[in-house]
Amino acid sequence: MEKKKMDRPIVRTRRLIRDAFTGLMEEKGFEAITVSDLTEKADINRGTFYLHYKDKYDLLEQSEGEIFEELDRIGEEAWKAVNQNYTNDLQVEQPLPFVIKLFEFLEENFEFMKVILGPNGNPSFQVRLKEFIKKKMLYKFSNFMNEENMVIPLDYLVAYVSSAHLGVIQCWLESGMDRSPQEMAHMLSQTTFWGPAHVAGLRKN
Amino acid sequence: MEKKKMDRPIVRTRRLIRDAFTGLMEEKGFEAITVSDLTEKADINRGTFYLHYKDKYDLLEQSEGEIFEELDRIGEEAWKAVNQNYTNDLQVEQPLPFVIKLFEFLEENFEFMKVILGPNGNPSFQVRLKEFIKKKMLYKFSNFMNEENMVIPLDYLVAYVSSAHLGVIQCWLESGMDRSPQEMAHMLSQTTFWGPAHVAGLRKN
DNA sequence: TTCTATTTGTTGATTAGTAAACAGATTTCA
DNA sequence: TGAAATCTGTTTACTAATCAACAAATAGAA
Repeated sequence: MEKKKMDRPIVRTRRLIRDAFTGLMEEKGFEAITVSDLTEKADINRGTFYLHYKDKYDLLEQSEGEIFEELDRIGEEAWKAVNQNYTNDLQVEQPLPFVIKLFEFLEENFEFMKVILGPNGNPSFQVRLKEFIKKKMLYKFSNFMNEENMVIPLDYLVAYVSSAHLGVIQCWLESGMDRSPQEMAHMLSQTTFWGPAHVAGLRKN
Repeated sequence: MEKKKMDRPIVRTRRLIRDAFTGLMEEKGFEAITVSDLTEKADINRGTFYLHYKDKYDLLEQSEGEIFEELDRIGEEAWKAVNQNYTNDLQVEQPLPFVIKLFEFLEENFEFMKVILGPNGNPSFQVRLKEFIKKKMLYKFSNFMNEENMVIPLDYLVAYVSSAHLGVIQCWLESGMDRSPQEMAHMLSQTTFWGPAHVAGLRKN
């Protein structure tokens, strides 16, 4: 059963609140924000805020929750795309469709992601995002690798690669997205496949 | 008696409509716009449009009307500022406070002014704006000039200077406001005082 | 010219947001 | 420590926007 589409004022009001939230978080950090700040910046009645959120912590929770809901959906779509192509012979050095879609999603939510992952953001969000990336990669790597052949344990490898991805994401957001999502995904897959030393020109084989 | 402040939803809805109007005018020109276009782009209910405007011609009329209301107010403020300073000895080559405020106003309403004065805009608005500038200048010049000393009739002079101002305004808007309102006002007053030939370096005295 | 598609202008019941007020809690300042 | 300022959470009656539908008008296509 399809979820009833939200009426326009609800969508509009929440967007106003979220945009104000993002701006204030960048400006003064989450802790210093008040509900009065939010509704003043969003230019809505203070009582209206409480029609949508319990308090500012609820706003943070729901905002981050929606990000991960969308990321889950992106992960599923990317997986379906791979399955529907019936081409399991793509090389491991090709960008994962998921990673391309991830960067596209980041581009669409640039302001919020830049702030939440920035110095005035929420450290636990960063942790959560890294866990999410790890989970996706663990699943993907498990289908390709034989643990007997590995020089280091799989979970350490995935920790390495997912942290690297997160660092690159943050660098990209801070730069104001100076490269396209496709370029970013390609860059990451190249570095992951050949290794940082190789792509830095320090090692040849 | 102070006019009652409009409730937020009214202000918000009208801004949505005006912004959509500006965007569509630039994209396809006034004639090609439909009310359905407007409310789709503004993301409001079509019936809501009719709560605010009779039809799209009413929207145009009210939009332009507000511009001139604001311009009138700016003209009065500028005049008061001059009077309150008790300094009637400012030189005629100094930028008029009104012209500075005019450019600041244009900057605040950049999108709309660029469109309405552009190729897809409304020619009659341009005429109206020029008349407005002429009226302000006629008033100002009348206070400074002795018609006996003039080489050409005052109304022709004012037509020359006001048309020049409008042309410069349009150039500025098309360039995306590459200079500050203060710079623009100064440039205009210099050119007006010394004459185009002088400021072009073609004539010295 | 006729038919189809789109737009218009309006309507009514409902939803969502609103202004303003209130009491209590928290923060800031002297 | 106490006073003042600010913020919070809630409330109520009202306003504004909403969805969806309808009939008529207009525009576009065949």
